[in-house]
Amino acid sequence: METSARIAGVRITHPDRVLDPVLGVRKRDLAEYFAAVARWMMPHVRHRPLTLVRCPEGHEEGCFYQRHASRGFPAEVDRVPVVEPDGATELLVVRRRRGLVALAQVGVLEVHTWLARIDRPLRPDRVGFDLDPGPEVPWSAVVEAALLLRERLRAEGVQAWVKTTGGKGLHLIVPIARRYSFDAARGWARRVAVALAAAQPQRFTLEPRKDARPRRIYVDVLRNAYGASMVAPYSPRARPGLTVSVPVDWEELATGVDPDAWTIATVPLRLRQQPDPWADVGRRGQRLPVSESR
DNA sequence: GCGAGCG
DNA sequence: CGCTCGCAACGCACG
DNA sequence: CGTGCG
Ligand SMILES: [Mn+2]
Ligand SMILES: [Mn+2]
Repeated sequence: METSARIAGVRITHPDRVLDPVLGVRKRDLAEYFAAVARWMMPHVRHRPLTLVRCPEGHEEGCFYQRHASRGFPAEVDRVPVVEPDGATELLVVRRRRGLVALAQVGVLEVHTWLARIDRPLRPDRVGFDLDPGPEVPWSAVVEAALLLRERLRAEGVQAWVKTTGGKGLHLIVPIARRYSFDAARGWARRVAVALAAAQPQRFTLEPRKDARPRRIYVDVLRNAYGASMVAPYSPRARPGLTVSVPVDWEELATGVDPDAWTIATVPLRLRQQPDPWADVGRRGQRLPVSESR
């Protein structure tokens, strides 16, 4: 058993360390996964500040969040100076494939991206809707909820894209022009969520606590804030089997998908066999129907 | 996973 | 020299 | 302000 390996040009120590006992995923498998999906994942990651979930001894042994470089952090991951609302800092950005692969070396199981790009971190270029079902909500109802939200967004005049979360919910994103503050974008998203909950109170709620809404879906718009993030397209999740957040076509979603079947073992083949449903995301930044534009 | 620093 | 230990995020809503 | 939440 070697103590070190080179994968896609990146040094991986202890390549046979097991990060997920369920699938038997080793560090080398994770590194090879990132190398395999880089072509599709990088466009959604490249220009964005990152929030990472690291589990160096596997997700069963505990994980922690990381937003800034620590001593010894891989040089393949870029540090970018940013002027924040209060003071200056340095954020992490993966600009190249090797950076993505290097994340495996430090035990990153989840890659979360901000909803703004690094060059203008105060101006979101996406609005995110996070559908969080209560424990009693069947998958079919989560799909129906996403389709209802999509209709509502259409009525607002915007187009949305959808992906699985790697968990039990769905994420919708709306690419927008970078002319709104996070407060304005979140305010609009909250109004959409409130209208949805008013129209279908048996399905939707703005109550986050699961025990207070076992049969309803929490429409979480709080990801739309400075420094907040959502799990990136094609990121694994730190859970048994290392499921993956997978972009899907609306048609495919309505026809029926099994999100648990998408893991780091199965997603690379899917990507090689069919077009990426998010390939055309954000070609144009959409305008939001808000009075307060900036 | 890394590295400062203690025994 | 080997090992242990400290460390690795943050913004919003609510009361 | 602290606490819960994601
Ligand atoms: Mn969620
Ligand atoms: Mn959520």
